[in-house]
Amino acid sequence: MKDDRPRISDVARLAGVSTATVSRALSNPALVSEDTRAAVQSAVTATGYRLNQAARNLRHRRTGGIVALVPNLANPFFSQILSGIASVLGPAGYNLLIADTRTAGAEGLLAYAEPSRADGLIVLDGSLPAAALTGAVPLVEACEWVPGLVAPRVKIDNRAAAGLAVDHLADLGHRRIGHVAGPRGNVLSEARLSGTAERLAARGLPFPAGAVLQGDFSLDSGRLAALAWLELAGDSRPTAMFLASDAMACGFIAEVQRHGISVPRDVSVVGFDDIELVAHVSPPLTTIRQPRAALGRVAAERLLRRLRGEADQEGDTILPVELVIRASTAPARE
Amino acid sequence: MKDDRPRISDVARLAGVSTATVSRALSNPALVSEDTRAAVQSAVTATGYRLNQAARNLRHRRTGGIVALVPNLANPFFSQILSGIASVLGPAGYNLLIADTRTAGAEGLLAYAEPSRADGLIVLDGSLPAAALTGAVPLVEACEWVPGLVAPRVKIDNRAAAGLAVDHLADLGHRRIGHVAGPRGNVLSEARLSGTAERLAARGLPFPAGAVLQGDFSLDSGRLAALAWLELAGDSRPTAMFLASDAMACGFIAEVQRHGISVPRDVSVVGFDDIELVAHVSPPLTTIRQPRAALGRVAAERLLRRLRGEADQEGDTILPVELVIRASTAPARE
DNA sequence: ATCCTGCATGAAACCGATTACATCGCTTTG
DNA sequence: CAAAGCGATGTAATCGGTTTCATGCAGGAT
Repeated sequence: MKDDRPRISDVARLAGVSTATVSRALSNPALVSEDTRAAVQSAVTATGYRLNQAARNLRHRRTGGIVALVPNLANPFFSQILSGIASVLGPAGYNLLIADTRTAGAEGLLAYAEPSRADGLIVLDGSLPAAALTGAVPLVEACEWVPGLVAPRVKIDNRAAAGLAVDHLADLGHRRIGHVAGPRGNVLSEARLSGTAERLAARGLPFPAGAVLQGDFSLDSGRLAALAWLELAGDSRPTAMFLASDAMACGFIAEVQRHGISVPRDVSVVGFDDIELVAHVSPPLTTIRQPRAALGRVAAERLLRRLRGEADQEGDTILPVELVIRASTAPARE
Repeated sequence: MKDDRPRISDVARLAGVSTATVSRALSNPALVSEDTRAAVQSAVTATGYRLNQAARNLRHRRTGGIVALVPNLANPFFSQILSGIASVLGPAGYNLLIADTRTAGAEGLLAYAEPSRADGLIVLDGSLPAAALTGAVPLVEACEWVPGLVAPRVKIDNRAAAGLAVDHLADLGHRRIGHVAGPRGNVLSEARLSGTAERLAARGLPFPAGAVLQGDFSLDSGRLAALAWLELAGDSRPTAMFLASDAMACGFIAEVQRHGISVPRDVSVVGFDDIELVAHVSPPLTTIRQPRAALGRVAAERLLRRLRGEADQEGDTILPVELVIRASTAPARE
């Protein structure tokens, strides 16, 4: 059944020309005469010819594909980034392959980082081994990054973003501000945590060890953080919390509400990411907006530039974030 | 820089054997002797050889890739389905390509439905033209389906699922039950709408035209539906609403709350999908749980079975849904 | 001793396009 | 009028593996 797929030689025979001419007529029409082009065209439709990508790839030594490595496809945070990537890659003639680094094994990853599999790589997972990614194929990193890997990065200033959140809460008069961090070792967690500590220090506010709760970006870890927060004695319990992800913030709010705590009356909450849904929960969440689609677009554009061999400074691209003030934060009570 | 990539002949020379033997040693070790295998192995590591997929694909006449066509990557609903697909495909030696049918043009789609680009297709978008997908490459449909396309389908019973929602609300004593439908023409919207109408009729409950509001599955359309609902006169306003997606339910609840309406005291709300977040909003949403990861897994498994040429009955696989009762629904007030 | 069998291996065809190079006919230029 | 230039096209090498077929050799059966 596959054997009957017409080859370029079938088209050539029908059109009465050589395969070379067919190839030219299809991929570089300017090279052949008007008549030939028409003859080839009608032969193509007559045979139902479709070219074999594998053969072309072999000859061209390129695949036309870009692989995105995401830590967890099930996490909606990445959807919009991928969407941004796809919106740039598609029109440029590349197609996007997506691999979940969780489901793909370590050797599997290496297989992706190969020129014969993909022309380029967009890495969205900072926990990958730098060695597996080095050298083989052009890559850029987006959002997260692998320490020690030299590659263009497209990201936000997580430190400064955390500062925005802290400033907002401090400006509202809060003096005991807590933080729920992301997974230990994650580059984003670290940056947001240290940004928080820095800004609190800069404003002369305390940041005792107990004010940092450990999370992992997930909804449920936010819920658990809420339980830990509830345990704290009244006069050491923060009146405002900055959480390193919106998912955790949602989990946190839902859990404290279940215990009769009111947000923002009893505690103000700031999230991180501005995923679409948090504008529509109650109370609508104050959060740091990450330009997710733009992160994807810019990462894809930088990769394309490298692939085309254009000059592209090695440095990081920092995209701006924005504090979105909604109803989950309020002035501190006396 | 690409030129220095070692070829199989380099390995062969170093190992003192022919390329045929190297190929066999790598892809079918049982065929060569112990000694040869070892010699090839060390030659491979010495040269840093990695085989060229394009060349192998050309010869094998397969690509090792499966394409998933999703209507909108930015919609988190699909993330977990894709995750389920990837979890099956990865171990089976296939890699998953994901294409957003929104960003890929119509011709782009046709390019994906080709044997030289992908060995199989998983279609998650019911709005594609059946013609573009017919015949070229094995495919299965998941969640949504293209009317008129013959292919194995993996889905839920949307009609019956809507019935579950209606039953729940009716059992709580609600007599005026409204529905917010998904986008017009969408197969899921239609099934859920008619399932709602059927079950209401079966229970002798009214379902006037005004009780159906038009949405498009998005958060914002849920918000707009809330505004329409608020406009309704008190005695024609439904006391319970069943919305065809969780996103719309969230938008609906947030908007009515903004207008001082309490959920579930003033209106009960049931959603559809059970996306992770809705368990953690307030009030936690009563909804129909779709087994998203399982949908993806089963679809991938059926596709693999077809690719292996194993017998696979053409029919639909119907996966069970579940009514998850949370706090957004309550008995009707007198 | 002869023949057969089977294993390990090499030579070469093959997958299906692209493209460097050669060719041919015709026009332009000195 | 010969040389050079140019456009359109064909020939054949090439991309880098896989696989068929042939071969050589060792061991077992007759």
